[in-house]
Amino acid sequence: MAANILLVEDEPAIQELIAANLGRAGHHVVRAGDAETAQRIVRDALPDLVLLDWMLPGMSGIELARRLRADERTRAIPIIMLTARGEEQDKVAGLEMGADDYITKPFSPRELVARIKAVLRRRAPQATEDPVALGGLCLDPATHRVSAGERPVALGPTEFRLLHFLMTHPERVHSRAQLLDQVWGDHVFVEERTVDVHVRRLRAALEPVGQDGLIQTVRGSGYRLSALPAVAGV
Amino acid sequence: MAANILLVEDEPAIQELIAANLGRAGHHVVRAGDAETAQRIVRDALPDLVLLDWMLPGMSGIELARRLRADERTRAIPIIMLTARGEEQDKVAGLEMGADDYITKPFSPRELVARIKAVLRRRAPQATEDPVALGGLCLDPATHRVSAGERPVALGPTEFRLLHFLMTHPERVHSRAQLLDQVWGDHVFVEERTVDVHVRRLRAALEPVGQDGLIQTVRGSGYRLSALPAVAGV
DNA sequence: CAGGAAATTGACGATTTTGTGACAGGTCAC
DNA sequence: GTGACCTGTCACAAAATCGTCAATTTCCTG
Repeated sequence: MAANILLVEDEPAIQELIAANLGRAGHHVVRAGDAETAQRIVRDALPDLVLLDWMLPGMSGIELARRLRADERTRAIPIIMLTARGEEQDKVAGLEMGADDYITKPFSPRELVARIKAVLRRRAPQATEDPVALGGLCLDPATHRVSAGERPVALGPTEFRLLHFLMTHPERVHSRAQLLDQVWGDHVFVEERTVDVHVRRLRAALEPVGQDGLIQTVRGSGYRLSALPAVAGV
Repeated sequence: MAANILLVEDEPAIQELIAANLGRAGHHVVRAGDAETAQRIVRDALPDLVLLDWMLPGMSGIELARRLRADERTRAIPIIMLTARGEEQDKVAGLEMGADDYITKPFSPRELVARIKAVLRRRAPQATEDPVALGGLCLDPATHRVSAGERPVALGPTEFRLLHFLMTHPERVHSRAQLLDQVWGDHVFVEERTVDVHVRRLRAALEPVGQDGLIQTVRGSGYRLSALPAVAGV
């Protein structure tokens, strides 16, 4: 059960210690020394879990937690807070704020790993699970079905994710690099041309249900999903 | 969010203190002074949550937790353990054993209440006792029977719970991890592939009564129970 | 209209995911 | 005890999907 974990901790020694232990447990760790940096990283990298020190210089851990809970995209990311012994109010405040668990320093590596595992396990199912309807197409992440009117559309996992992304970001041109980041994940190493191939497969699956022309090529830039017909001039 | 809580604690003073606080928070508290009594009460009263002191005369808290997890009917009841400071081994052992949380004595009433609230919250939508009928299948939790029309279907306990969950959450795709959480319990350590095996056994039991195709595989995501046919078109 | 960059397409081997059968333990009623 | 279930895990087979490539077509530029 490897996971991407963002560690927010201002003290280098502790940061190092925790990172080493998590790494040994098979997790991938990204570090941040303050809440502002952490917030940026969360937006970009969308980690699976945030390990958050409650006492930080500048923006406090509580404030960061509040912001993460306020943003729809980061709301579902579990947070485990690290507190010094005796900060009892914080524990309560943290749990009420939406932290999924907390650990009191000092703690043992085994305990930390056990907690992380437990939290990851019970991670809620829903994450942008709302159905999307657009231009005669309907895609439902919860049931993992795509349909054009009555007719169902069969897609492979990657095509499904690609279509989902395009449908949630329509009318906008996405470069191949952006699509790789968003659909494949920013850590994957594949040719940009691969995007072309999947776009083609997606088009092939959409064409027999009368949804051709939905995905448009913008020469030199990338692809765009649009309910409007492609413009000839530009 | 009132709840029935079983408090297992051998020391009368602490028992009194906790019970008073929980009562003030609107919970209904039943008390037990030892693990044997507690076990009997759990079987009879099926509380919503067990507050369990780890150090008990006679049967230990750990042993009681193990037994509760072993019994199908009590498996889902959340357990919060109470430990004295420094019993770090116990914390880990407890979390691995299936405790949902722990609190180190001494603790503040506010913290205790917050923890209980948190644990109860993430334990929200659970199985009902009502019979479920869906797509020619009928499952009755009360009698523990499954039938397809007139023909009965024989299932093992795990397959029964799996089918029960799928029938109460149809159409939706469930990842293996989610199924482990919901059907096995979020504290069980088993391989994800175990789900595959049980799905297979379930399919094997359903097929002779003409209910094949009910449980569908969604490649890369998980499984889904659906009366609708899986997408054929390809 | 030619040249060339960019995009499409079809094919194919590699990789990942899932289905299956077997098996060693464990539990429980007898 | 003991024998009939259940269970979780493997190793392997089968199936589906993926990424890449090379050939081809499309489209813009000059």
